[in-house]
Amino acid sequence: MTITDLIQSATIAAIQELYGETIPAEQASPTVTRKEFEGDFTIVTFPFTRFVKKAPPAIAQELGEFLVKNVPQINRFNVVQGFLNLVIGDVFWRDFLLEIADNQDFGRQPKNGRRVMIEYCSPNTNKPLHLGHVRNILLGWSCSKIYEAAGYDVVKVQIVNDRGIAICKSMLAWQKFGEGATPESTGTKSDHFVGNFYVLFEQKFQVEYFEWQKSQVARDIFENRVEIIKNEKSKIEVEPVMDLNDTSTLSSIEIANPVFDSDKEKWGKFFKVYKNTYFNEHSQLGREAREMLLRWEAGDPATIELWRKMNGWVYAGFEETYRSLGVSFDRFYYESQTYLLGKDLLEQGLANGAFYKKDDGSVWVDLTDAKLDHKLLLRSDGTSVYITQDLGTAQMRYRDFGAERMVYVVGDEQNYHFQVLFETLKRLGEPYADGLFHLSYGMVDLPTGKMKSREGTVVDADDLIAEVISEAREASKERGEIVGLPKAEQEDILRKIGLAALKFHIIKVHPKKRMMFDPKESVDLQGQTGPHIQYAYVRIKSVLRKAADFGFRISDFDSAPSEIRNPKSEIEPQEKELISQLYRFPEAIETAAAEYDPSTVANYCYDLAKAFHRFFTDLSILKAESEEARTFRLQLCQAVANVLKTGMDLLGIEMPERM
RNA sequence: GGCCCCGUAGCUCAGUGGAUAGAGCAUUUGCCUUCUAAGCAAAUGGCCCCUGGUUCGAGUCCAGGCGGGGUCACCA
Repeated sequence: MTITDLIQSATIAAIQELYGETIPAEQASPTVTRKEFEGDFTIVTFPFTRFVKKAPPAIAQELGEFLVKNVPQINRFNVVQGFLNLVIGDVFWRDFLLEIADNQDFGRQPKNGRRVMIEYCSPNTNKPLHLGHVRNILLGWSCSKIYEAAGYDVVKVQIVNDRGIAICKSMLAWQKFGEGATPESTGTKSDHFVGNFYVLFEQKFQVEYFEWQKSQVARDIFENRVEIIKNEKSKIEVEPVMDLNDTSTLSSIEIANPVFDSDKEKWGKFFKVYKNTYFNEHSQLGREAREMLLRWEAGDPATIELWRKMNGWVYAGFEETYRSLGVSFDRFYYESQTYLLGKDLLEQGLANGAFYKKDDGSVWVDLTDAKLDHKLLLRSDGTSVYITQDLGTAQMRYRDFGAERMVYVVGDEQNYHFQVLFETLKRLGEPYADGLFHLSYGMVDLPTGKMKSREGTVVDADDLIAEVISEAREASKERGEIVGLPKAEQEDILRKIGLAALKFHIIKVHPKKRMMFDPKESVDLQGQTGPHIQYAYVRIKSVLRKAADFGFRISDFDSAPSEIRNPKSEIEPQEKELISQLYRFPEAIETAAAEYDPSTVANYCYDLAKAFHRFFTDLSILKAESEEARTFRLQLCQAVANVLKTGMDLLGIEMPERM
């Protein structure tokens, strides 16, 4: 039983005995006392006035006396207004420290036999990973680690979007313009190689599109539809207009001539919006790409072979990026194998009345009573839509792993989709339906605005990783702390520091919030950053190495002399702050798991590191005033190091021994 | 327009309904003869978007506005 539980139950008992009232546990739960007051934990007595006809301070006084008498760990108390501040005896804190100092696993719960599946990353296979994926990956990985620490058996999966029109664009571009080039022959990282052909396709398509805009057909369409577009209260009215006079944005592409000068603006707007329709209805390249998709669906051997080859390149590239980020997966699901799933579930839904069929044969679910809408589950031609395969995939995964919880780490633009998906699975009566959770996270913005792959403003994941490491290298040069180490070790340290900066910068923000990613700030090594926390750890390691050199005892505290258990001196405020911070670690993990929120752990680690730096600056460890104090502080160091290492590990951040 | 999310210092972000709302960055100023100064301390900086409501108590909960974003396909 923890001290907070102890205080809580004692408070409930006290209120019962003193006033004959049973209060809810919540009202008896102690909070951490604010720094400006003396005490470790605080009970708020205002709510008790409801049944006690006394002023809050008087109640606090009586409750305090009762608790001191009945809970030996509580030494004394003070009352400020209605706040009862309890002071826990140093012996308790020293015992607590003894308990955890040597425990590498402090904070981790024993296995609870429950299983959770976490899906994250889930990229398309037509281009390399970018900053958005990085946020996703860090959240997914960190949640996995947090759930493991909370005692769960975790299965990490992703669904690879390996089919569809996008990859066909890359395939087609390679086939038409690639001239047999390979990642090896061009010396390009293989996922980037494929991505380059995707970009090439878009460029060629753009050229084709502008050429076409000169045609009479285009002119007719423009004149017939431009008014309609204008009258619709559509997004295009507010979108920035393509500047037809600015040739630089179109590179070498010749600009199609609008009919009249005054129509330039309308012309630009219209054909920006019309692009998709053009691709589907008029484009030669579009037709070829769609034909390729049809051949793929028909299982044409040559197409399949090309598809395998290009996806193979992409996977090799992804794997490299995952390795740099230090993440992994237990199982990959591929859309090419799941996109036809889910139809049997529709039968089930139709049979139990959860779904209905329209006259044209399409299948729907009515979710209006769940404040959602009618949702199509199967097209009238009998083919699947996106959600159909998600239904099937969920079922497949449950059969594969039997996880009682399934977490989907996916951007918040898909909030509605997941509401519909989960609600639909509930109506099907699937046994896992109540354990589904969409870990929805906000988009990542750049100082220059939103990331748009079409406008080439995305931040590439590999570039970013290289950048933060090189920044760490520059900073390290100036410090000169690690120059004496072997080259490989130096590189390992720089990698850890750079990645810590990047990862912490992203993971410290609450997932739900849209975040601003300033590349300059992401490589900061000072302040509220990953390296700041690593530095606390490194300082500890350095002290512990020196302590070992001197032969100071650190860890065999069980046989500690009695003066340590019955110390002459009191715990210093800086020490107390650290211990009480350590005490909160399991709670931080618990909260993070319950809320699916790694930022809780990130902020905890920062607070702990901050408290350590203050302690380190204010108090001498190796030259402490007594052996007792020295040993106590070494214990404290050991415990802080363990917790920092564990905590950062939960964020996917490694700790260097020196920096 | 319907629904969902966000709004806290100049900027980036914390803040289980509790006491005088906190960090970092930026600006200014101190602290390396001492265990790694990627550190510490201090100063400056706030109608917690607005208006009501619930409560002994609201940045936090509720309602209504305002601002920003997302989403409302027989797309994925």
